[in-house]
Amino acid sequence: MSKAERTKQFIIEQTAPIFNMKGYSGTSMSDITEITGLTKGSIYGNFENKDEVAIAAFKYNVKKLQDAFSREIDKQTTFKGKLLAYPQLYSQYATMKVTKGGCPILNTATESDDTHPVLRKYAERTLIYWKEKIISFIDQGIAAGEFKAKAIDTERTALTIIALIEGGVMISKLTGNLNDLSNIMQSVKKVIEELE
Amino acid sequence: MSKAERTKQFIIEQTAPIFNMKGYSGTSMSDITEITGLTKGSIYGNFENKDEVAIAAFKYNVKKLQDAFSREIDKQTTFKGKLLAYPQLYSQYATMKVTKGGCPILNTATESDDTHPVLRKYAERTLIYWKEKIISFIDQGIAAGEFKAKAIDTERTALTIIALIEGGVMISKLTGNLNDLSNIMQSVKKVIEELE
DNA sequence: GCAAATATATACCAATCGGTATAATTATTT
DNA sequence: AAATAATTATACCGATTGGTATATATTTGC
Repeated sequence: MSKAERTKQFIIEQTAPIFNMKGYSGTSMSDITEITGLTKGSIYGNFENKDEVAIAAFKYNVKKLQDAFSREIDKQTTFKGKLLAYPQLYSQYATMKVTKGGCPILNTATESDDTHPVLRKYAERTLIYWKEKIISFIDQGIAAGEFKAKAIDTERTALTIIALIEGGVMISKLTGNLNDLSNIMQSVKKVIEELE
Repeated sequence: MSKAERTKQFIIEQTAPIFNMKGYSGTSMSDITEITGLTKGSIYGNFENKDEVAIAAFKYNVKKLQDAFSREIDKQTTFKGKLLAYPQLYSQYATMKVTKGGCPILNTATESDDTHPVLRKYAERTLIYWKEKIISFIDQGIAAGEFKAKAIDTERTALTIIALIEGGVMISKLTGNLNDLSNIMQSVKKVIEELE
């Protein structure tokens, strides 16, 4: 890894939490130079503009979260277990700390949907990828005989799980009450158990 | 209503959709003068600062949404009917248009939770008020014999309904697919029906 | 309808915004 | 180790940020 590549990575790692907390328009170039200890010359030598830093930061935050979930999902042998990894991990406070500032999809979606089409598209792609993954787990669970085949609307179930998680993150971040999140994760658990 | 009061109201009405779409830090004073056709002197003659305009705009957006729901809720004679008003109204596109830019609680919460304690507090109060209202409907429904008393965690049910709605709004605004929202509202309906 | 009070417009402020040209420095290659 | 290439710092750019002092209109109470 060249010096430039290491610096680029360093900038991404340092700014990712800032973008996730303050948002795209709330994060300034001076925030970026301040947190990294670098100058504008260095930032603009490694990135085209603020947009590129924001996009890289978003991707970094998403990957960090996905990796944390993948590690837990891979441990599970059943598809029900894999699905339950989501509410299980979100019931713990640690997960909220993986990406400082809450869920990057939620944050980026609500900020960019009416203002920043490029970021919006990245958030949308990530959401759809997540949805497809959940659908795939349900389908595989049906094929494996874990879940009852009929009377399952896979798309709706996947959307319901995601909506509960995202809504739950919003609520618990707003109230500062982690109990709210684990309470809602109980409902996610129930949705998954009803697939049987 | 004095001239000043009318102007103040005019500013609020005009800027409310802007704040809801672009957010607090994304909306500039020039956005405000542009949309109202007024000058800075006029804005600052009626409001202390940008914060005050944002807070007034938030309150206006919330009230507009609450009024739309109250109208529907008041029509219903049963408590189940009152609760079902939420998924029913959100299944229609019209509701999304009442407050341009989506749910003001969601937008304000995700932007302000790490950055703007004053706006955060307003969003939190609104959320808690909403939760208490749902809990009250469930409690009254139990007292009226509509819902089965035991095995209902009212707090959890209320949080689940809100999380589904907020998550659903986020998803459908991100994908641009209204089907996603009505799909998730089906799950809200199910949660309410399970109270019986 | 005239004064006093109020509201709006104009012109300005320092600070900060994102971004760039160029100079100085540091890695890398030979 | 020298030459070259790549990276980072400095100094600056015009535009825009939120906000204010003051002058000019416009309401309002009498």
